[in-house]
Amino acid sequence: MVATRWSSGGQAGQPPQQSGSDVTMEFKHQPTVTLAEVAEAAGVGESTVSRVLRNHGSFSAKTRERVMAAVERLGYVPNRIAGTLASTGSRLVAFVIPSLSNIVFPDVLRGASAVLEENRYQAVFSVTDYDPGKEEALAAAMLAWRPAAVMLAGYEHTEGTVKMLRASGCRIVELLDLDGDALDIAVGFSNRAAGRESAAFLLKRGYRRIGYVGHDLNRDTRAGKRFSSFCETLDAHDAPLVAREILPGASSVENGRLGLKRLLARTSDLDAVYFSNDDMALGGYFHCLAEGIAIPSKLAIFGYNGLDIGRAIPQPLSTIRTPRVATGQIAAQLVVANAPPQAVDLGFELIEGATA
Amino acid sequence: MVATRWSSGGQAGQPPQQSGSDVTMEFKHQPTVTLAEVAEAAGVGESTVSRVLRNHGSFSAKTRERVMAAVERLGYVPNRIAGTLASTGSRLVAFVIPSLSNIVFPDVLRGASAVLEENRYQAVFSVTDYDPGKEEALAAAMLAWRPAAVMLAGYEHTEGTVKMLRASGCRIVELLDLDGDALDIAVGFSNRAAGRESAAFLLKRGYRRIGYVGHDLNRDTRAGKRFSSFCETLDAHDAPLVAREILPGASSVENGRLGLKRLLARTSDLDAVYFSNDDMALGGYFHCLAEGIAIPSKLAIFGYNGLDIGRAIPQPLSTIRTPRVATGQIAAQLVVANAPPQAVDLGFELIEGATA
DNA sequence: CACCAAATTGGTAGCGCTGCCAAAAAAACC
DNA sequence: GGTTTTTTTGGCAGCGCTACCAATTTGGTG
Repeated sequence: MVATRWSSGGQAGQPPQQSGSDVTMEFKHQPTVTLAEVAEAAGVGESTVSRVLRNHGSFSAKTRERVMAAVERLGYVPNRIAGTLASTGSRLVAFVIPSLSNIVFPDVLRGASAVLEENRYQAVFSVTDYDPGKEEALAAAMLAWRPAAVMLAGYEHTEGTVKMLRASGCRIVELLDLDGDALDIAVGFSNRAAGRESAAFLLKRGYRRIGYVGHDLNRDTRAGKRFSSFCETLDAHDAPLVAREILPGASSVENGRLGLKRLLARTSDLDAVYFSNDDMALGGYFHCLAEGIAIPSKLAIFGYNGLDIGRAIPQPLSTIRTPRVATGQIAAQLVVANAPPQAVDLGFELIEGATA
Repeated sequence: MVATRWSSGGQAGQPPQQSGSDVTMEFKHQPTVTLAEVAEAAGVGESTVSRVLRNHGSFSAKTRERVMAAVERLGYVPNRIAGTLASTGSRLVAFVIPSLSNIVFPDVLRGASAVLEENRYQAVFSVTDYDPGKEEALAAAMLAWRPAAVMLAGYEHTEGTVKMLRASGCRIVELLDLDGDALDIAVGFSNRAAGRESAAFLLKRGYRRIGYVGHDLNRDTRAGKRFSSFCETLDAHDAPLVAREILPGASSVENGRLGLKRLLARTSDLDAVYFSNDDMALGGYFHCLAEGIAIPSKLAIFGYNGLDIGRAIPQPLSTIRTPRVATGQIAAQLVVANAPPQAVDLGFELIEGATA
């Protein structure tokens, strides 16, 4: 462990010089400028200031300038807490997502936040760790902020969550899954179709002895859907899954590597392996690389997600590219536009890389 | 492009059956249960309900049950907008981060959100795209929510941002950088030290003809700090940087690969390359793999961040592991505890992998 | 049983803003 | 100039909750 040295003025680990009297643990909030004070400073009524700042209703150019000058002079920052309480409908959008480690969700957030920011909406989030109970608790906490919409992953929610969301009257957006009935709005693609197409592709390429390496499917139900459709398709073509290796915990490159190693130790004559996602598949790829297993002649590898890194490895990964950012964008657009209930299928793209 | 088929009841692309009268674009908000209604239903005063729900102040066990029963029966969800307005100090924490593509920031959010959720705080975020002007605008928008704290990346902010934050009276947390003076709280490590240690390590290993492949440094100032310290250290040891390749845009595996390719095309006799981060370094690694360039004998590679994937490739990546999740955790803990101003150095760890 | 302390409870004034309405000012018209 | 129309403006009642204070009840005690 190489410790860093803190290189600015003071001694390492010491607080930097601060403005004097902050010795106590308690931090005093300085009095804030209110709209009423701006109104008085500008010599106009409160509602006039409100109208000018929201650019809503009518006011003269002269008034506008007086108000803006006062705002500037006093350093007024509107209080959206108060504003939201007074008006109907907030501009908060709540995200209740399973994880931030799985790049899928940051990607969705990225797409959504760009659209939301443009429309002066504010994104709020919390992380469930794929735990439906936690999802319920966090969704309840979110509803307390009276958001314009709640965005969740997929269709699997507790009864309590569904009941609560329905009763809330706010928009409900279910993301990244279309295999089921949407509560209100759904944006994504069919995981079952993805599993099916993956299997069909491998079969078409002539692979018959196919294995699977995946992470905890009980938690990640979308991966579970892909897997079951994958197996069904194999069964329908008389090439049932030969072996599987399921690792507990989250997906990761390391788990993919470990999973493939274990799978091959048990079952030597596989000709292709389907992974629960690209992280896992990359782990498998690296295992083959390290062990000198020729890809795809000796063993084919197929992933899911279409991460950028999959295209940069020596042999581009065969996988399915999912529209993660677009899912976030479309979801946000529908919320902003207050669109009617609907399910939007964004599809996916099968990438015929060099690993299968 | 393989289109998915939406497999549930209706036709693909059609909205699923909904509860009847949602034909209009406008969505009606149903009347919400208020605390006053709960109070009446429970036959107690409003303040009693408030005390019970917040578990604050005193009330009898019997009262508590009556209130909880009413809450249950009516499906009451407290309104935190109103609660926050009425009380002093909110439980919102605002994150103004440069990006969600760079895994660094999701990692920080992950660490922070776990701690915040435990303490019933709520995380809000927006994304600046490494644009200081946008940071200022978004910080202003954040302050309108009167958060308990604003968390930002690093020390480089516009004058306007600093002035505004200072005036806001809320806690300011600067993350992932310690090379400069903190406004209030800072949590992270020294990027300059990281650059220095990286150079020292390569020199110690005997590399003398060293190059650099990086992404847009004007935007990612922390990468810029690492690079300049790296160069200074090389200079101090009479082994100045031989060549550099800076790619516009964000860091990515593909850019790393492309960057190394270009660098080697221009300068053939390098013996080591320092990358702006692990994504870029992995790209470089893959380039060598594809081109048959022996690592590290022919060319050494050194990264930054210590991503998990770097440990799963055939030759573990030599890099510096940064405490990203811990940075988020500590930052959140300090905010929750309302700690005094301070700079917390979490250090970093140099990983002697197999690529340098 | 009177009396005092402690525990419990309810009333109510805001928190800072928006939405509504009526008043005032400006513009348009005869 | 008088009148109608239009634009601009200010006043004020909430939004749903918490904080404070006073009122009430409870539990001892002498």
